[in-house]
Formats: sequence, C-alpha cells, structure tokens
Amino acid sequence: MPTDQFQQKILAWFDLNGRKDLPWQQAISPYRVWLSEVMLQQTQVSTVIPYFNEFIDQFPDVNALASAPLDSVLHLWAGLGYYARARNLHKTATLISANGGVFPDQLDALIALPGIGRSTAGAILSIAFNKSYPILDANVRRVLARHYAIVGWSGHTKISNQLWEISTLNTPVKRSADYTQAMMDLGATLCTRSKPQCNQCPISASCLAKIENKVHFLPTAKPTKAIPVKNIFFLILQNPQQQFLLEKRPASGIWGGLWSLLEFDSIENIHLWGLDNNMPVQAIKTLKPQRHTFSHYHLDYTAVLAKTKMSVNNVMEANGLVWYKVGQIKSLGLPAPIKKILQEQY
DNA sequence: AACTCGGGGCA
DNA sequence: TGCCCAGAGTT
Repeated sequence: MPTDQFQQKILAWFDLNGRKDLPWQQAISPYRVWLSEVMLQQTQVSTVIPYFNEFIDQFPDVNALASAPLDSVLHLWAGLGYYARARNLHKTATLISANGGVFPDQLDALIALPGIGRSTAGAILSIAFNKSYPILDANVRRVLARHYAIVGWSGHTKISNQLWEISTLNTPVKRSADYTQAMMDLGATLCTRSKPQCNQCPISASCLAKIENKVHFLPTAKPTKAIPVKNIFFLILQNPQQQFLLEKRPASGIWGGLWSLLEFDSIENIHLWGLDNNMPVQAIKTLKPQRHTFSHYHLDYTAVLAKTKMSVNNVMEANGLVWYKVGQIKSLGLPAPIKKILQEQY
C-alpha cells in the first residue's frame, strides 16, 4: 500500500477512534509532552496517569521542576521504577531552565539532553511542535513489524534501522502530531501483543502479518536468557520509641537514591552488624521468603523483624541511617517490595 | 514464570 | 557498536 494511503487510513481511524482525553493531551506543551513521554518510556498509561497529574500539580512548569530538590522529585517518582529516569528528568529541567525555560525544537539539541533519545525527541517534535519526525516506541514498533512482517528482534541494529526507516517514510508532513498519536493509540488499543483486534484495524487489509498468519509471532521476541537468583535478608529493626531503621541507598544502582530497609546476606550478619555498631539486635520473627524480579535477576528476600534497645549511635548519620515512625515512612516513597513488606506488617 | 518497556553507559 | 543495566505491572 502506498504511504499516503497508509497515512490516510491511520488518520481517519484516529479521528473516529483515537484517544484524545489523556491528561497530557490537554493544554499540550513541550513540558507536558516531555514529562509524559519520559514517564511512558517503561511504564503503562494507566500507571502513569496519577503520577503525571501529581507532577503537574507540584511542578506546573519546567522552572518549578528545576528548582525542586532532587529528593522531592525522587519521592514523587517512587513506585514508577527506573529511578535514573527521575534523575535525568531533573537534570534536563535544570538545563532547560538555565536556558530561559525554552525547550529546544531541534532533534540534535533534544537528544543531547539526559533521558531523551531519538524516539522521545521524535515524540516531542511531532506532538508538541507538530514537526514531521518519526518515533519508534513499542507500540509503533509492533504495528510496523506486523504490517510489514519484519522478522527479527528489534534490539538488533539491523532490524532497528529497518523499522526506523519505515517509520520515517510513513510519517506524514502534515498532521504529524495526530499521526504519531494515532500510531501509539493503534498499538495500545488494537494491535496489542496478545489478542490483537485485527477485525477493527484500519490497515488489516494490507497487513502482511495478518495475510501470512504471523500476527502472533510478530514482533519477534527478545531472546530469552536465564537470570540469576540473589538471596538477601531485609532487617525491620524497631527501637523503644517504636521507630524503624531505614537507610538511604546510593545514588546509582538498584533503587538509587531511595529509602530502603537494611540489607544483609545472612541472619548471622545482622547480629554481627548489631554488635559491631553498639546496637545489639534481638530477632523476633522471620517472615516468609518472597521473590521480586528485576530484568536481570530474581531477588529472593526474607524480612526479619527485630528490636533493639539502642536508639542512637555514632555510625548512623555517616551511613545514611535514620529512624522513622510508621506514619513518616508511608510518606517517604519506597521501592515497591519495601512498601509491600511494611504495609503487610503495620 | 515469562514478558513488556527507551535510554545511558561502558568495553 | 554491541552488550549490560534498570522495576513494576500484566498476562
């Protein structure tokens, strides 16, 4: 099918069936498009919506975000995952704010900003500036891989280049904002990974995957790899004032910059740590082991409930350790499994 | 239990 | 340039 017919069908479908009521589709601005696109990079729409609204509420524009402390940005982000995104978001806000609060409208300048790659830059240019730039997010990738029956994992450079080329050729000069939104909507609502609704799809007649009966095999899945298991113990330590001990994690790595429970590789080491730090630990109860899966390993964790008679010692501050009351902890924003552990106990 | 999702960073 | 890293939700 010629490109212009492809575009026509996509846009006609969008006019009737596209989503137009998402929060970031109202009062469209580069700031709102950028914020939503970064949140949507690895997270689904339904999860993002409350976070987006809260961010807009607290940081109505890029200058407000730039002047906020990184900690408060991380706090608002807690639960969304991939916390480096929040750090990059804040960094980019300060760069744009220093530039008078004006977003770049050039591809290279956008890509130079932390947390903005080719696809996010394309989304900002097409949706916020109505310029004709392609995107290649997961939705668009799925629609194109199926329609043109592109076989091979998109993580391979060759396949990725092929898909980018198709996306570029298919992006119209006019109405590129609507087209971009339409392709994302099509992938999100009809051309889904499982149970795609081809009968309602505006381009199913020319879809090679449909014609060749390959819809369920495309796009080609990422090669699976066995991932290791890491075993740890989380210490839920309570002092006589009914406070709990949390530590601030290092800025990089898992749960970077977030508050968490102290982590040990054995129960014995919990006791050794207590003795070493003049804070003898008395274990009360060992909870049932649970599994939390990251992309590259399983974290099998066991929470240990314990108490201590000591509330202060000289190593705490240097190690980022702070006693918190349960009520305070709930307002901190914690990694999902830590939040779960504490919610189930208190 | 497997799958999904862009970008940064490093060898 | 090709790999590794990073979390929570859905299926």
